[in-house]
Amino acid sequence: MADDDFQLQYFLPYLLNQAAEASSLEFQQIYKSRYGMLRTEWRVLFHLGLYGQLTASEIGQRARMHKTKISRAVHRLTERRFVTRTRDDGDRRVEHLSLTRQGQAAYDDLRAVAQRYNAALMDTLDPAEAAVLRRALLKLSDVAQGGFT
Amino acid sequence: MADDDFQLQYFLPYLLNQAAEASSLEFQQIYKSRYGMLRTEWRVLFHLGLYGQLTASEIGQRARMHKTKISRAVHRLTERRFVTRTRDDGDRRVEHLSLTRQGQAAYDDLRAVAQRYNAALMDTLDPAEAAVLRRALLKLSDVAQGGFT
DNA sequence: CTGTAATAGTTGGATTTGTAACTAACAAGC
DNA sequence: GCTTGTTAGTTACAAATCCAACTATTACAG
Repeated sequence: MADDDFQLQYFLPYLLNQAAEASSLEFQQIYKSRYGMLRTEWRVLFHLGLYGQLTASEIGQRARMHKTKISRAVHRLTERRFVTRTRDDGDRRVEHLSLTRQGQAAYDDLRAVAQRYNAALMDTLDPAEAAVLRRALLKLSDVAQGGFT
Repeated sequence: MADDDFQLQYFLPYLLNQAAEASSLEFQQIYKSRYGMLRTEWRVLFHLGLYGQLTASEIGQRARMHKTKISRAVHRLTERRFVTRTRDDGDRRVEHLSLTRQGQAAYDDLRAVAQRYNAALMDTLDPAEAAVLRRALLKLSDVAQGGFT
């Protein structure tokens, strides 16, 4: 690519960011208006809904979120009675998090919304395209490290 | 998809966000450490570098950034002498923004970095895949409106 | 003209995030 | 036992973002 050929529309991080922003906007409005949640809180909720009992660190690893974000999200989710914490008997630093009945209900509701939302997004792509997209996104998610220079 | 089939790894907004975060991390560190810039500032700089003289509103439309973000980014870029502002003669509400020599130099430098960075990202994909990805991302960027429910 | 609406851009205050320092609990060496 | 290091999670302060209100200017209807 020649020096003056550079276009923002070909710069992957930019494209990805635009697509991520645009495609999460509506869903964001739903969990925000319906449950007053932030993105971090929604993510914690979903991880607990999907994988059951987890510790904060485990969520951090899976979601690649910093522990302070998780700590605050869990704090708010606990306040609002979506999540409960139980100390581990063996290692008393560790807390096991799980959804309350109310948290489970919120998760069930939002998961259904997410599924429909996702289906609608997928419908704008043709199936082959969607498969390639997913593969590419998973690859790119793992590029992070390993200096390119 | 059955109710209990939902996986975060198939939820497009989540996937996109993970890929966007991961793939912009290293580049972010470069413009941050080298020029003390934020993402918003980098974007304004790139828009001016690519399209020449623009107004704040024009940048806002192209980049889909809120005007307060742009206002603050321009403020900081002006402080650091990367950007100059000139009032429009006809409509004195409007300011035309352009790069100073210093701004141009920073842009040239970062554009070169971005190109190499982008090339490295692209190399993790095969060409057909990259083309499909780009198309899909552009589509998804335009989904925003038009209720899915 | 004059009053009302629209547009370009800025500012203030609350909310959220990032970074680094912190407490508490465990682990391992001696 | 005691010291040193590590890990889980929290907190404090600074930095960045969001939202709503603001100034200044232009447009336009009557």
